[in-house]
Amino acid sequence: MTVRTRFAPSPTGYLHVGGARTALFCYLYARKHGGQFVLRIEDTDLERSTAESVNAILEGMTWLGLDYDEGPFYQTHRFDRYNQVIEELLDKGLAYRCDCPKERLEKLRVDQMARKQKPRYDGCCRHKQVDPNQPHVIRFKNPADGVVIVDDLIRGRMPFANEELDDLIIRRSDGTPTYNLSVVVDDADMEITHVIRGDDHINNTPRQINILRALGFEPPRYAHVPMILGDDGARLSKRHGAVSVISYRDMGYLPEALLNYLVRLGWSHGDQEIFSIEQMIEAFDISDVNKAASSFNTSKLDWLNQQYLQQAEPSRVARLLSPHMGRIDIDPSTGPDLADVVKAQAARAKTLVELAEISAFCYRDFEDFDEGSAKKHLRLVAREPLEKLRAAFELMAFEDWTPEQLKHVVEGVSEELQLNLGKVAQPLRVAIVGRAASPGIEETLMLVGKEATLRRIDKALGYIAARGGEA
RNA sequence: GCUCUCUUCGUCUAGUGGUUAGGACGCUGGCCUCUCACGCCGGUAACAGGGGUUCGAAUCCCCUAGAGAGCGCCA
Repeated sequence: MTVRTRFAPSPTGYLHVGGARTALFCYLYARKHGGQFVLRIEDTDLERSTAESVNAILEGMTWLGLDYDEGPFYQTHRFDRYNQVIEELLDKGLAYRCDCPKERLEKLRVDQMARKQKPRYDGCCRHKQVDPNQPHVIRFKNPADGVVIVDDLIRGRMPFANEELDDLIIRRSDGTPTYNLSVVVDDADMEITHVIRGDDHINNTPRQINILRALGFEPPRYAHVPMILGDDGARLSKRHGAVSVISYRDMGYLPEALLNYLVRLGWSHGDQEIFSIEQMIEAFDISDVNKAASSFNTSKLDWLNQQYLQQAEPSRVARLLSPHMGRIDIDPSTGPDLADVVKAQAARAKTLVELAEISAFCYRDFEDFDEGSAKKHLRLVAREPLEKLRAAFELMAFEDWTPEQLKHVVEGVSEELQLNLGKVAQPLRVAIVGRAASPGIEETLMLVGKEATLRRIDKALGYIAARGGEA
């Protein structure tokens, strides 16, 4: 039997990190076992499902590279099949029509709560003959006694008493099927062997197993993965900032970094932290996933992203960085090759957004010197070295503007003036970058270029002059 | 309220009766060094609490507490 997993989001919002991790686990499990991964859109809730959400989910999956072998299948396209199954259940006496008014149900619930009981439908219509032409819902006739064993791949055996379960609605009064019915039919029809989903579905599982059995299907294996919580340990929500996968793309994270972060949330393989997709597929096993919920920790994601930024092919990073440069009004074609900037800067940024920010100086003059840096390095004592550097640079031919020559010039000035390299390189750095942090001085000079270097040194000299005798 | 689930450093985790309770992020001390960053070396910090079982419990059992989920004509 070949393994078949499915990711089945409901299109009522974007793809969030919890869903993405579930999808990743489904993907990895299928790939590991040479099986198939199918995508199914659970849009039976006509009220809340939107095309925008479908697109957002698809976009998120594509960005992460979680490609599916089949689908996306839409449940709204399968209503005939669900109704066929419902009719079958009705015919076999395994389901029945119910016309209990909402008021009655509400009162029942309130009374049960008052009696400290679990609210559940009392089976009132089980033996009533409800007119099929009048408004009604259809309920599944859940077994009254016995236990359902959910043998979960992550949590082990979980027995549920049928007494705790009630006769759930499988078709609404408007004729549409409900979730518990459609999942079951789809999982059976699509021959899903392993249902990997959030643990908020644990309590649904025994009901679904009962429906499956009533229909004569063998239940799939289940694996309920724990939730992802926010940094503060509370359920992940908008107030934790980003939850949408796409927002991580926009904040400048690499998809492989997010995937790596997500796979390690609730799962591990010895002491290994960095996993390529291939390594994940090789090492992953759903039964190794943790039972407890875990908190999302942005600083670890940052670290991973930085690791990937350094490892990744500079030309690819450059391509991904380009739109972020655009967002801060920089056209990378107007300056040094963006891939060269990436090579010089990648280890200095946690995200592409940050990489763009710290690289802006390569493409345009900065507005003001960073106050602290200027105060410390653009002092009167820096005037002479800057003037000598400027003079030397000015004499350099375009083809001499190389790292070797530039290093030679800077070192030459420091030797000539009997100053530590830092006393020369730092003022120069602040002069041409605007602040005291940048790649090695010759690399920085290469990226800035001769013309801008001279212009910015002049600006720094002007700053020093304006400062006068101070310091 | 009822049912179900979960509980090792701040966070992610290793650990399945005998370990100085390991690793990673973060924080922190140092090295490297023209700055920042990277990198390297070191430090900080945990078995929720209480009872058992056992020669011996993070590991097995029970209770308590805390956290989460479900109890919809949502999925």
